[in-house]
Amino acid sequence: MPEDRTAGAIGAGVAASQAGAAAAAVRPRTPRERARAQTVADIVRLGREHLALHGAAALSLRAVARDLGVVSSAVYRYVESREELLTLLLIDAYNDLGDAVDAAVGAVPEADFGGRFAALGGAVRGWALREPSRYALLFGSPVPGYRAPAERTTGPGTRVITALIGILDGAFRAGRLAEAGRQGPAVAAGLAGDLAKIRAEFGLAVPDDLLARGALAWTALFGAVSFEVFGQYGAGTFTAPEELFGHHLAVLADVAGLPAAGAAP
Amino acid sequence: MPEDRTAGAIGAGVAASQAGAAAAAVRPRTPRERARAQTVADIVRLGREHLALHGAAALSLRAVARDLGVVSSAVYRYVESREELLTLLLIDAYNDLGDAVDAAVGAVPEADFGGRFAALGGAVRGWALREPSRYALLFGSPVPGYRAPAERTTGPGTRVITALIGILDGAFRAGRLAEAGRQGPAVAAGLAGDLAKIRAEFGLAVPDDLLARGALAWTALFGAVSFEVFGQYGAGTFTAPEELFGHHLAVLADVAGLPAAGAAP
DNA sequence: AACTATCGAGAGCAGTGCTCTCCCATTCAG
DNA sequence: CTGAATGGGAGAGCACTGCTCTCGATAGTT
Repeated sequence: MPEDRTAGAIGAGVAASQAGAAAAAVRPRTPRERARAQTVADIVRLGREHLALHGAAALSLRAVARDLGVVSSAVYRYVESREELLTLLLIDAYNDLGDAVDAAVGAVPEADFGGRFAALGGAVRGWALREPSRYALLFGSPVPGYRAPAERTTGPGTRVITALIGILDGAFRAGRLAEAGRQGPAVAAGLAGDLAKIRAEFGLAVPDDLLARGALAWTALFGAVSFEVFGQYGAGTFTAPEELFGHHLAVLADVAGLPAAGAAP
Repeated sequence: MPEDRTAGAIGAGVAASQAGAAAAAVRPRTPRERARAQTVADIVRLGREHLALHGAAALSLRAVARDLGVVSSAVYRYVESREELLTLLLIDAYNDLGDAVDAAVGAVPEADFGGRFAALGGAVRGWALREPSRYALLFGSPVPGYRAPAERTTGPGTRVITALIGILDGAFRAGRLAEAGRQGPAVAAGLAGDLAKIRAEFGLAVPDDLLARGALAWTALFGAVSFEVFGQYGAGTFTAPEELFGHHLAVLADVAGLPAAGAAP
């Protein structure tokens, strides 16, 4: 099954561009495999350009083939279908976003939890504004009849929420997450069960209410970014969108129980 | 220009389906115009069905024509292009959502501001889950190269935020919006200007910080709904999504400064 | 050096949006 | 009531899409 090999090569390439080191073991050896990997990489690169320029729904395998200087049927040797190319681009974009977020968060001192949260939010917004089409692929309406294969996308797809959870849990363990006195709305039984499962899976210490608030900060962050990128704010309504976003981020940090950015321990 | 006539007829039809009464004056008189309006209505109805079934990007004029029992070129007599049909369906969906929200909000006593906010949020979520494809058309990634004509969509497109603003301003005027003591993050100059313009346009009394928090509640609400509808929560992560959403709504109401639902004046 | 797996080209199918022309029927004016 | 004008359906056609299949040539393997 050549598709499996393809997927493996791509997966390895992407993982390598990330932080993985063990992935290098699956590096292609024979010249054929090297050439093949190169061609697939070219296809993904051209696909990314088309995606950025014309949007996901307008992505055409034939157009990519033309840019590659090859007839359309030839690219089917490397990519199973248009869907598969979309999946590749999805993973690519998730990792790009994840890299941007990790870099921004990593540049802030580990103990500055508010600062790290602000950096995360700013990185997401910045990346989204820089790459609106790719952002739309990740967080917009699902592409017609296309369902991302979970087994290949969940990994890179959870990097942002993983980073956010890390910040929240770190703050909680450092005793810097919210004052003990503040009490939010009750957490219903079913939700409590879901949260307990998440806590177990990630090895967290954060209690229910704060974890739910963290989830809110997560969805609200992407809600704000989506509204701005997708133009849901009317044209000209907000001339200073970065200030609005900054205000939102500050309020969300407070909602999540995080200290203000740069706050001393 | 037959297109103008078409647009006019559609506009009137949509307005009539809303709450408008004066629109009846433009009711088609001659049999030809009646038949034409009927055909356009059929096209929109079939389009809505296709949209709901297969999603926006898969919407095909030719398929609609087949369902209508007519050859494809015939529907171009009634609809200028695929884009125009999408615009029609966009307006249709906006009004459907607006009707659902208005009905839900209207069913709660006017003085129960928290209850009205919860009703609004629940209505948005309920509609979105009932009509995921139409919700995606409104709040998902913009369709390929398609830009909604502002002059025809801003009206119905602002019904939800208008309702939300009404709740917030009503609560503020009734002296029930947040305690005086609570202070949020500073509102920067550019943002303050934008908010002042909004306040003037809608005749509001709500001060800057609370208005910005209202905007956050707005984007966060749609962020939460979008995550749920678009499947951004991993499959099986939240078995009780309505409880998560309820928690989010309660926190958001508090963030916006609204009293709890059912709270006595 | 012989073999075979791989890959590019080309034709082809079914579908799409959209245009143009032709022609019939309904409607309206005289 | 007759003749013209208008509206609208049918069909062909263009350029594009995703995808499949077959046929050689070539380059890597043995």
